Amino acid sequence: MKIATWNINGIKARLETVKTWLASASPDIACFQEIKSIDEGFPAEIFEARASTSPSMARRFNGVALLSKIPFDEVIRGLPGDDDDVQARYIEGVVSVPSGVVRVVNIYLPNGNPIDSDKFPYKLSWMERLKARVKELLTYEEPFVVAGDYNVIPTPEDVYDPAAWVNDALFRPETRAQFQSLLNLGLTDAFRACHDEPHQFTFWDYQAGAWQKNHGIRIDHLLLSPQAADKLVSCDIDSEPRGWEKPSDHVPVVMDLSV
DNA sequence: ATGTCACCTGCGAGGTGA
Repeated sequence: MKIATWNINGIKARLETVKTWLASASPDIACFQEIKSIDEGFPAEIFEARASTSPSMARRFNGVALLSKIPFDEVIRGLPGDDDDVQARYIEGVVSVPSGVVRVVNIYLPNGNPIDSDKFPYKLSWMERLKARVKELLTYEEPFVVAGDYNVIPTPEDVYDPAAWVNDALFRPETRAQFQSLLNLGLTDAFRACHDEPHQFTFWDYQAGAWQKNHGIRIDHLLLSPQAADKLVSCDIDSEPRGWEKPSDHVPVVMDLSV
């Protein structure tokens, strides 16, 4: 079963690109972030079945869509832990597979910049809430994946020039420590379980010729529960769409699970 | 590099977010 994550940076601007990619990559489940659309505005017909978020504020900003060829047994919208948080950044679905169930969590973790604004503590507290949810899910002892745009550069090997990012919310020690403590719960970084080469990127800024210079960062991740990690076959970054016309600044990451 | 892109309001260009 192929599960993909991709920050598409706007479904309206990216519709043709996304359809082209879906036709060739053909994932069973797709996690999209920054759809910048409410449910009604999302073109469901691009996938066989769908569920998409979300609460308010998704119209202009944020927004995550969870799409599946397998019908969902259950869909949960919104990250628990703060009833005042109306940003559309979290959706979770459960599907039945021959070996049992697979739960897919699709996240768009807050960017957090600038670090001297209230956006940075919001990011860190969001990560704390995510950790609490993951702890809860781990007690189910089932295969699950937390996929999405984490806005976290895990290590210096995941950025073209660490020195240029020291004061960025994506690379701050507080951010990386939170990510590490998430992994320490027992999750596996699917890409790193399959590849150990440095400088494998999922995002290149639109500015300053970042793509042409390969000035990228790795911030889109698929983290696996132990039961899912046991079923991991492969995980790869598909950097090709970054070179297409009208690209997103992120590229898809696709993993294969034997279910 | 103050470097680019997308979406909103609302009809033109500026604000916001990344």
